[in-house]
Formats: sequence, C-alpha cells, structure tokens
Amino acid sequence: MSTSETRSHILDAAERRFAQSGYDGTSIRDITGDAGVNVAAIHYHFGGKEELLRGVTDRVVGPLNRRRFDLLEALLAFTARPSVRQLVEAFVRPDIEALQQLSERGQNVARFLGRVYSDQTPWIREMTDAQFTEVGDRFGPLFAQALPELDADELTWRMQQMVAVIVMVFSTWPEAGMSGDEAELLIQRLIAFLCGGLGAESSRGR
Amino acid sequence: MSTSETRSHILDAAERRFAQSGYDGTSIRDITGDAGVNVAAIHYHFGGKEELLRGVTDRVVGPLNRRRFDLLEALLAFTARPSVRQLVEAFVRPDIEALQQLSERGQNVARFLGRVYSDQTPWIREMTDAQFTEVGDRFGPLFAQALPELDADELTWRMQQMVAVIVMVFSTWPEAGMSGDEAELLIQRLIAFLCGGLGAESSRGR
DNA sequence: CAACCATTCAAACATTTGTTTAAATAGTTG
DNA sequence: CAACTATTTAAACAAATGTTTGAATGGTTG
Repeated sequence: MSTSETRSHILDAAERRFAQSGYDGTSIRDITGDAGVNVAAIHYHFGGKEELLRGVTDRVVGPLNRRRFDLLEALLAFTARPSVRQLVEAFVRPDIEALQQLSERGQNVARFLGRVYSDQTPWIREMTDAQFTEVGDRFGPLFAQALPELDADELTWRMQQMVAVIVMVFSTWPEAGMSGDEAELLIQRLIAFLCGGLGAESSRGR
Repeated sequence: MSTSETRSHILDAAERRFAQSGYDGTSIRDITGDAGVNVAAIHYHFGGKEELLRGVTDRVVGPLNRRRFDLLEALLAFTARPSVRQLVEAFVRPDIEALQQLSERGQNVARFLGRVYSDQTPWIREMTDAQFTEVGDRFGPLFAQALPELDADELTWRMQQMVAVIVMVFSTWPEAGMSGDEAELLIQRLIAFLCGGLGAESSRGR
C-alpha cells in the first residue's frame, strides 16, 4: 500500500466515522479498523487525533469555500450589487451541489459538517470560526450593501444564524441518500427561509 | 446531608458540567467531585449517567414548557387567531425570561439546553425530540392558521429551523452573564429573524 | 548487493471511563 | 434500646481511551 493510499484511506474512514458519531464518539481504533491500517498510522501520518480532524475538515471545507468564491465572482461579474437572494444562493448552493453530486459520499460530508460546526469544544470552535471568517469576510460587505437599513452588529448576528440553520440541516441529513429532486426542494426551502430571516425588518423598528 | 440534598447537589453540578462540556465531555467523577459526594451516589440516586442526563433535562425543560403553555393560553384568551409574531414570542420568551431571571444559573441553563438539543447521539435525540413534540403539537396548528399559504410539510420544516436557531443562540451563550438590556436586545433580534424566516414567501412560489 | 530512509506492525503504556461491590454509617420504626 | 432500612463510603472492576515504543518490512538510492 503506497504512502498516499494509507493517508487517504484514513481520511476516508475518519470522515465517515466523524460524520456518524462525532469527534468524541469516534475512537482512533474505529478509524484504523475501517481503514484497514495499524493504530499507529494515524500518529505517524497526522500526529494525533486532533490533527486528523483538522485534516479531514480541510479536505472537506477547502473545495466548498473555493466553489463559493467562484460562484460569488461569477455573480459579481453580472451585477455589482447582488440581491440578498443571490448572495444566499451563492453561499448555500456549493454545499448542496457537492452533496448530491457525490451521492454516496455526500451524506457523509453533510453530516460531518453538521457535526464539526455544531461541536462546542473550544479548539474545534476556533477551527470552524476561522474557516467561516475566511468566507464571511467576503460575503459580509455584500450583504451589508444589500441590506442597507440593518446595522453592522445585527447583520453579523443574522449571518451567524444563517450558518446555524445550514449546519442544523446538515446535522439532521438523512442517513439514506437523497434524490436530486428532494435535494432541490430542500435548497429552495432553505433559501426561502434564510432570505426571510436575513431580510426581516430590523429588530430596532423601522 | 439529607437525601434530597445529595440528589439536588448532583443535579446542580451535572447541569453546570453538562452545560460547560457536554455529555460526552463530562465524567461522572467531574460531577461527584463538584457536588462533594461519592462516585457511587449517581448510580444509587439515578441509576447511571444516562438517567442523570434525563433527570437534569426534565428539571430544566419542564418549567420552561409549562411557562410556554401558560403564555399561549393567555394569548388565546386574547385572540383566537394569534399572529406569527405573537406565537414566536410566546414560544421564545420563556427561555430568555428564565435566563435573565436566574442570572447566575441562567447562563448554565442556556448552555445546557444548547448542548443537549444539538447533541446527535441517537438516544439523546429521541429524548429531545419527544420533549419538542410535546410543545410543537400545541403550537403547530396555530402557526398553520397564521400562515395559511404554507403547506404542512414546509411549516413543520420551518418550525424545526426555528428551534435550531434558538438552540444555536443558546449554545453560543456568553460565559459571562448577560444584562437585562442585552438579553432584551437579543430576544428582539431573535424574534425579528424568526418571524422573517417563518413568514417568508413559500419556496414553491406564490 | 549494501546502505539507507520511510513506512508498517504488534505490543505495551499510562489514564480515564462508567459501573459494581461489600462494608460502614445514618436514620427510622417496632 | 433493638431491628431494620436507607444512604454513604472507599476500593476495586473490566473495558476503552490516545499515545509511544522498538523491531520488522518496504522501497529507493549509492
């Protein structure tokens, strides 16, 4: 078994297990057992369980955020002032896209994201917060532009809730896969709900 | 130390620890250490760690749901067809009320609820789902009445997202307490966001 | 082939986990 | 007071945890 194979087998197994049982609920032996490698392989290739989670997270979130930026750029080439709906769509769609594309792996990706982003362990929160900042910094000003009557504080707060809703949808992603139609229905529901929430009248009155 | 004292000391310590580190992240010895009782006390009084979580949850959620029902009844005495905003307020306010009332304990209650309701361990999900059903069954028809253009499926889905948002707000509740003004600001933000999301145009078009 | 580095492996490490045991103590009832 | 039940206690239990070790194996390079 070549070097890169062991590494990726571990990442695959870890992704699946973390998605299923969370970080605390998964043991190093669960992962190495599934991957068919030795227990020590994780420490040799990653340094430990913690770094393994970082590895899996990077492999999952990296492409998704890259796709988000691409969609946003395409959108900005079209209009300099995108609507809330367009922004929400650019923000959410990459996730759903990935999930229905890789249908067998997709559910794991969804559930993994749900698990990690709803984990409150301090160092995990720091990791996910940093990863959200990366993309939040880009979308924030554009949302502010699309919602001029909202003050900065409340906008930030609402964007956090947006993420929370997405995460919850992922956390409760069905174990059985989803058809393309079902996924499209879900994304439409998600966008409708988020647009309503983000665009609601400010809490401080008109 | 009288019987009831040990029991409630355990419940207090467990509530605090579960709030801080979640179920998996808390050991039986953490709890008994804080409570100043013997390790075996938990099994003697509750039967085990699992039943202890149920005990803590019941003690926290019980009063909150009772208050929800009271507020709803008061509302229904006033109007037979409450608005979305009124319903959301009756649903959310008991939590926030409790949190600012018991300011030192309140933060723990918030964080505890956030932890438990975002935990995806099957038997914990079953527990929280059952507890939500209890109150969801009552509010559901009234929301349906207030949002006639929404089909039943999408309404249920949106109510779940409402809970998700509340849970996320609780999960990220600041460790330091909250002033009454800050809490009121937060509840207004929460209500505004939720009303927007719940009342958004249906995803299936007009 | 020989030397060398990278990788894998079985075994053991020290902790921590939830739970159980059986004896000691406290409290209550006859 | 005596008998009995309820509660508390220290100690031990087996199982599982992440990590480390040092030898064995693999492939590559001189």
